[in-house]
Amino acid sequence: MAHIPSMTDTSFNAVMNLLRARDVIEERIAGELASVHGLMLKEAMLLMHLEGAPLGRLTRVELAKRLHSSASTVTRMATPMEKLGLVSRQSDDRDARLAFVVLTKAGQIKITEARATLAKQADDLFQDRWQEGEIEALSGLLARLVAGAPGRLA
Amino acid sequence: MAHIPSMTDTSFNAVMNLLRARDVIEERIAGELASVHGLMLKEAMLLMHLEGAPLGRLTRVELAKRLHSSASTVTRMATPMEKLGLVSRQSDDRDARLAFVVLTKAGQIKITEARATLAKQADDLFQDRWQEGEIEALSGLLARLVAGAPGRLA
DNA sequence: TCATAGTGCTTGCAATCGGAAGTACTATGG
DNA sequence: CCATAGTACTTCCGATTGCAAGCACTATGA
Repeated sequence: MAHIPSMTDTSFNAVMNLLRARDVIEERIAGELASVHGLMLKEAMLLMHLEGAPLGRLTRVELAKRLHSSASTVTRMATPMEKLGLVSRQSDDRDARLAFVVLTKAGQIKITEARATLAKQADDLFQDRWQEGEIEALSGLLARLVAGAPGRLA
Repeated sequence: MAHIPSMTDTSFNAVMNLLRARDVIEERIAGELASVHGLMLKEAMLLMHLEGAPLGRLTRVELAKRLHSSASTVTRMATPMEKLGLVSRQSDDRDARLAFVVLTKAGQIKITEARATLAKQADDLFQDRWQEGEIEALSGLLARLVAGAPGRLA
């Protein structure tokens, strides 16, 4: 029933483990982020991208690229976040097509709090029998794997 | 605008890199899998789980656990795959509640082909400046991170 | 035995997503 | 100047998802 092993198994297994790891970690993180801060994971990601951007703002298409989602999704994400006061809308004088999503003070506070929760969750993940160097190695290998692709934070 | 660094940054960055890596890799893989084999990534995962299961079959709830999705999703995934002949439905004599999803011969062929494509894609991902040992290290660290969680393949 | 609790599956419902189409605006090149 | 092409955003539509509810069946224990 099992397939025949081959040279490509190492890469294949690495990819499978990566897919699974994301599922497991996202399950673990998303619940607490929602209950504690009322944020979906990707909403937190949106805020973090704004946080690191010049003037704390990005266009919707740029956010879509970084979040690996469509422009329509970003539009629909931003609307309720505006109503909550986490972001605001700002148009550009030079180009009337642009509608920046801008991080507000309330959004800054919210993402700072949410990041603390995320950092704590991340620490918990590596709490048992992980050494600092191992975590750095994992992080570095992952970063290298997706080097050049859009969406990097920090 | 950037947050204050702390001891937890290593874990945090590793988690962020993991989330991003999954996005990038899934984008890259899903398209080819769909165009070449007409399969969504999670459909391929479903078939692979069946492939490794005793008698080539699993109940819907067990599949849901392994795929990190809900039972209703598995039900709705299985229906069109039955019509394509990739899986069939089989009830249990001992327990009339159980409705196994069974891998058919056509499903076996399909997943064998799809796995070859996946393996090739995985190889491409690591093609440039990756050594076998580094890929194994990444795979091992990821496996260790999610040890004990459901959904492991092979 | 038989009421109660638990499990497996399906369906209804609301929420979410991506792509296509539409609108508005900007850039390009004669 | 102006036609054409390209970009940014929004909205509509179909598809997908999880949760809650419902149904059918099994296990428990008095």
